[in-house]
Amino acid sequence: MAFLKEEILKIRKQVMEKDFSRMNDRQRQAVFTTEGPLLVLAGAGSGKTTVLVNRIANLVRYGKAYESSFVQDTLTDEDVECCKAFLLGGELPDLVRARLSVSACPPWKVMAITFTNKAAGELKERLCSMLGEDGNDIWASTFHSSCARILRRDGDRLGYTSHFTIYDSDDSKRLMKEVMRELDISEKSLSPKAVLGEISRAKDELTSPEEFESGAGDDFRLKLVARAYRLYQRRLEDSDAMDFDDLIVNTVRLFQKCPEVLEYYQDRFRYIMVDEYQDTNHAQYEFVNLLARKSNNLCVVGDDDQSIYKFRGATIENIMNFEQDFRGAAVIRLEQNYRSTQNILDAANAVISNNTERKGKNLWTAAGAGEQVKLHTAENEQDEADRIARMILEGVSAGRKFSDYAILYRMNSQSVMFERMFAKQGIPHRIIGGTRFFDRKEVRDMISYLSVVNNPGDEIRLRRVINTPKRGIGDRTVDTAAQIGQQVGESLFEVISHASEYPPISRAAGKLAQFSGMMQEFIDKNEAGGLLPSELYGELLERIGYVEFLREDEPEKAEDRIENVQELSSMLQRYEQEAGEEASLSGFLEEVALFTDIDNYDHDADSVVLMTIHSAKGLEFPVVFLPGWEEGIFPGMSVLYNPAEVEEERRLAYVAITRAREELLIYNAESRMIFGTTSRNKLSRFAEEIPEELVERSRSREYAYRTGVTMPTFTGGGVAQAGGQGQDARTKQGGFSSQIYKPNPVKPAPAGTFRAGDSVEHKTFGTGLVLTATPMANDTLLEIAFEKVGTKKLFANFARLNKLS
DNA sequence: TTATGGCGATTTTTT
DNA sequence: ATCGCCATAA
Repeated sequence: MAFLKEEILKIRKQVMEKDFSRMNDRQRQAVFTTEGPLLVLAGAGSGKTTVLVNRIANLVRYGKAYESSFVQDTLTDEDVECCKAFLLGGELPDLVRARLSVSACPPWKVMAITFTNKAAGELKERLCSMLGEDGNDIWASTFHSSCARILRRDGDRLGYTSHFTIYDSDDSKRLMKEVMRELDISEKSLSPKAVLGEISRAKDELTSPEEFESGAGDDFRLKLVARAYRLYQRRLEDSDAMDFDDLIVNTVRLFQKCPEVLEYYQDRFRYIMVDEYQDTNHAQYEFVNLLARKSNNLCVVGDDDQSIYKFRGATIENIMNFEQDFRGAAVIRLEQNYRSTQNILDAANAVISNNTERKGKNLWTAAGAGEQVKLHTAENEQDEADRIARMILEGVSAGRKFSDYAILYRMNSQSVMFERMFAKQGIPHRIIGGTRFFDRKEVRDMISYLSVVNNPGDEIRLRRVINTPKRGIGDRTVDTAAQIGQQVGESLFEVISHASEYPPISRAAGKLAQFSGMMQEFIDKNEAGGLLPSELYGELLERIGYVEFLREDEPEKAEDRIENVQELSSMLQRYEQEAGEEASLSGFLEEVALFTDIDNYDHDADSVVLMTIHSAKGLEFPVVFLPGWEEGIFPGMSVLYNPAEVEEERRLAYVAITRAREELLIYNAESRMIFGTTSRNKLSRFAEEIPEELVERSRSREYAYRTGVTMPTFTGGGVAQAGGQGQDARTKQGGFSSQIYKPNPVKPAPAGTFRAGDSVEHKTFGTGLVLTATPMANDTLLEIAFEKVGTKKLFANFARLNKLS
């Protein structure tokens, strides 16, 4: 052999480096560190996905060749010459490249876990364009769909069938309500939502109902939750259903209970990668931990500064403790940012540096300083939206595209103002999130019908559709039937199918039989096969007269809803095309259960995008508008009560800022209507944390002392919230009439209205005494002590009051 | 059983 | 302001 081993090793390294030459040193280091645990701390915009994709590509092409001193015997001198030519700019035949590899990993032995379908899809797409057909063999999917897949295959060991139903939060809520009613837990003392929240946290921690119960001790409330948890879980099992959390929990349980199943998957996945590791909860940690325990080849990618899902159970400890949890873990920091200008990064760095709980990182960029961050103070939320709309129109006429702009807000409710404004001004826009497609009533209804056809044992969804459209089957009947089912040990569907046999519900037997008979027909049709899911859907839709129902129910909303119901049909058809022969109703329902709106977001349409900061994580835009940077909105109210949450909110601010590539425009409003009341909020502390020299401030309304014009007094003058004192120091010096900031302007009520002390008469409440009269917007809020019904708050214009005195 | 008016809640939510 | 849910009435 003409080449020395050392020489070949060196050439191989060079070839590999050239293959991945588009990355920086740190990124490449992450790509070539294939064995053992690896933590990649990837700052915002540092090319995290690129690293993930290339790391997988490396595994599939070369395996651990970079670090290995092993040389393939099959490597000929000619191959080495080829490599040399390649290094000089030639082509490298795939065969030769393959011979350079050392235990290259078959693609199906690589698992990449993400949080969103979208991220998974992107990953897959990029893998396919890089690896061709091999890309399809890689398990790139979300935690939930990976687990669902495992459970469909092996869940029978836990007592589930392979076509178990996945409950979404609405189903869970309905079930919980039922459970609480059954246990006689008043919804007032304990809201189903709160209970579900606690159960979800418990599941995140892998706490079983039994463990929860023993952990509750003497705490009355916790004991109630424990009972609810236990029954809730039993109902789920009875219905052959799992909620989102169960998908993870049950997979972990499966692994713990059946070592042979675990071992199968451990062998199956030689390399495991987890994206957004900062957002994992304990159950997910355990899932990954179990899977990776044998191979020890676990690579996690994340950014502690972008952990914004603590409220959902994500535990930042997972990423903070990775080095302790996985001994000998390599840690690589990616701090070079390829997205934003230095000014934007400086702003982000400055804000996040106020957090104490972090690993510490400083983003930098080779790009220039760019423009200053703009901070504009608008008059109110309308003005805010108006300003932003104008900025966009200006930008577009100067050559930008609508799709260059994104508006990122803290709460979905902030979108309405923009929606109105943009519609008025003809700005194309899309709102992501809010009520999602699958959360719409009509879509849920139809999905529920399909679910019942697929799994008649699903009580919650059966209940949902049994009287929609109205069939004269009331709650009373259904409850009784369900109870009978409990006692006899049969499903609700079984009971109503033989309703005439049970005296308590025999009166409704006719209606019940008609309904169950119809459903049974569809169940049989589905099982017989030979009918495409979309055809079945069409027949079902026709048979239950759903479209007519929508028309009659709420005619104003009917058209939209009918469209949605039809969209579901197109989704079915699209699914059938993709799945081909494999297409089945249960397959579709599976896909749909784990699908969300953000998955629909496509970059190509030329329109402005509106979404919450949370949904924007992972995305980037040339120009980003951040409205509502006010104390009480961002950071939100809860921070005032719970200061510990500030750090999470600040990470959110960090995420928001780092979405911007070129321009960042932050807005606050002097006054704003929230939940029906006007408040004046201070500028957000996060805005104050950005160094002055990076910011260019402006305001919609100049000060009186500067313009010499008398300040307009607010017409309504209602001030709901304290803390509105002065936007900054200058305000007070400016000689504002103090009236503006006074909580309750002393102002005589206009003629024909009421004032404190008046006696009044109300149509239904009877006579009463006006306690307070607060002018608001175009009306006056009256607090009236009625003789019979107590004290009420009423608006003067709407209350139809007669003055008595 | 269905219709309707009032009451209360109301961050964020990848699944 | 708005929407969904619940309780009460028809």
